[in-house]
Amino acid sequence: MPSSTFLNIPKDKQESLLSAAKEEFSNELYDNASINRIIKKCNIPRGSFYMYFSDKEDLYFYLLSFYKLKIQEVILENLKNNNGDIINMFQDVFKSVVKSIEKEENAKFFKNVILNMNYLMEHKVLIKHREDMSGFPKEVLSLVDTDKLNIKDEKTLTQMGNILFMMSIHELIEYIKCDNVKKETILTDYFSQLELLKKGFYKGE
Amino acid sequence: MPSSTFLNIPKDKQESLLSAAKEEFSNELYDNASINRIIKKCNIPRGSFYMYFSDKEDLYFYLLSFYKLKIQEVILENLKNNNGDIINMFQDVFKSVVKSIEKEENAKFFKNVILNMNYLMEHKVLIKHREDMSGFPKEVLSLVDTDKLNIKDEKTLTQMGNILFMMSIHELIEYIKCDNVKKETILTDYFSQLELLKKGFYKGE
DNA sequence: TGACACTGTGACAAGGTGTCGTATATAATG
DNA sequence: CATTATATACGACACCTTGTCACAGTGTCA
Repeated sequence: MPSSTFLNIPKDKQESLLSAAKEEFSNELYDNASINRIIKKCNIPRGSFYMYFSDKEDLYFYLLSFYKLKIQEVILENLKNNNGDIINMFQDVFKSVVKSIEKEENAKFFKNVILNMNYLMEHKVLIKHREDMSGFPKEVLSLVDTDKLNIKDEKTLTQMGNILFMMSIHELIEYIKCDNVKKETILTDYFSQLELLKKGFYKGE
Repeated sequence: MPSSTFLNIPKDKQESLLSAAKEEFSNELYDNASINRIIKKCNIPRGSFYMYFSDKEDLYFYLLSFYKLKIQEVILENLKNNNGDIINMFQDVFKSVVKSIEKEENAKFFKNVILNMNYLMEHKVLIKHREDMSGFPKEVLSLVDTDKLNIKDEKTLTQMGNILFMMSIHELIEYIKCDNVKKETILTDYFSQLELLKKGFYKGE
């Protein structure tokens, strides 16, 4: 989290820093992104930067937190539209994420975020910042219609959510990487994987 | 891949470099690992290093390729022992990987590899080096007993494999991160997730 | 006004990477 | 064997990072 110092400086200065950061993270993968270039771009002195943020990761996750909120809105909206059907929700969210990746000016930023996402980062995004905001699991999961689902205990639903999340990220990456011809294939692939999860890997007796 | 130059230098010099590299990657996460320290450790001049490997990634994946071969052996062995039951195989492989993480002198190296694994790297490990060696999918997947499985077309099996693989990595990370008290919980969690995949998320009609 | 606490600043040390010109060894050829 | 060609070894160099720190500026409050 940025220091209170950062939150107290003029909004336009904040914006300027964040926008420079976003530009940098759009042009470079996380590891190559340079604080140097960011501070030059928005004319913020080195020392000041380290007064605001503890390091690159701190800045990065602060940027992500905004999009995390956005995606949660999309998730909630789609969960309602699908009457609590979690898999149909994922299907629709996937479509809408794909759309924004294609069209928005955020495209490059999102792409890099996804490509950079490793298991540690994913954990930080999902867990670390859970308490302070969002409340992703509770708020969302409580809206899920569990009647149709194969649920033993409370944990099961979270597990389902995690599995679905992972699969979606993976398929998004495939989508981003492949050439335009194959993009349609990826979508149908993803959907058929969802079907697989619905029915289960093993045949019923 | 290392250059032929590297493969032609004396074996002990190769070993020395690889062992220094492994030590470095054991002590540091990929991004912090330093070529500088590696070449100092084994007294190889800067210029020579870049004659052998194109960069850090090149070296890293070369190191990984050995372990990739090992894990494939474990997978094959366990697949046979389980008469082609893919989920039971994953369960057993998970146990044996956990054992080696706990006990071997490779422990730190493996931990870092797993924690660093992002989707791009995973892709490179799984796909990029597929043609030259291993043949992970064909050789392994052909041994899977598909009679019990909910399989439509050829692709389905690969999809199942990928989903299982992802889940396993995720659970491994949880295992690595948690304190010793909870380690048992992680194992049972993993197993119940596998059950979930078997039966499916949705109740049968 | 003086004391204190917070903020701004950029030079600096410490460390990283990849390259390139030169030295050296090894192979090939007349 | 001598000479030329080619591949390898080497390490100084240029250029890039990052995080810190001593110093300067600003503001508040007694």
